[in-house]
Amino acid sequence: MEDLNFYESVYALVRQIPEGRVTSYGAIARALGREGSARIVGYAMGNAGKANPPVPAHRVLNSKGQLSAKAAFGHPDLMQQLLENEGVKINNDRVVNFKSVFWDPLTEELI
DNA sequence: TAGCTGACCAAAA
DNA sequence: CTTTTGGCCAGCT
Repeated sequence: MEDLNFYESVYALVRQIPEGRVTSYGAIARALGREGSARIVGYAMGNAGKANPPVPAHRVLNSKGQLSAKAAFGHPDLMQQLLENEGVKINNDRVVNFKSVFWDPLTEELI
């Protein structure tokens, strides 16, 4: 499937994130074999709003489990609401028990 | 082609 | 805790 661009690969991987789970840009980059391209993942997320089908970008956080991109969803609290709606608790713009809800595509993408 | 951009990451102060 | 610094790389103009 070399037809897929890096962006498309990112979208495909993000769409595999199950509900109630989150992952990080770096984890996605590593899963795609581009550990150094964590920034590109975030950049791709910028286009995620125009991607089809839409990608659950609210499940993608930075390595600290912080909602760094909450403002990019059109409303500062939308990202947090979406996560809490899936059972992910947010406190002070940070995911509670980040380790527990963290979804590592390298080990769980085979679902 | 070259340069700029960025929803990042990690370490240091 | 916050702020700074350097590195990283695909896509866009």
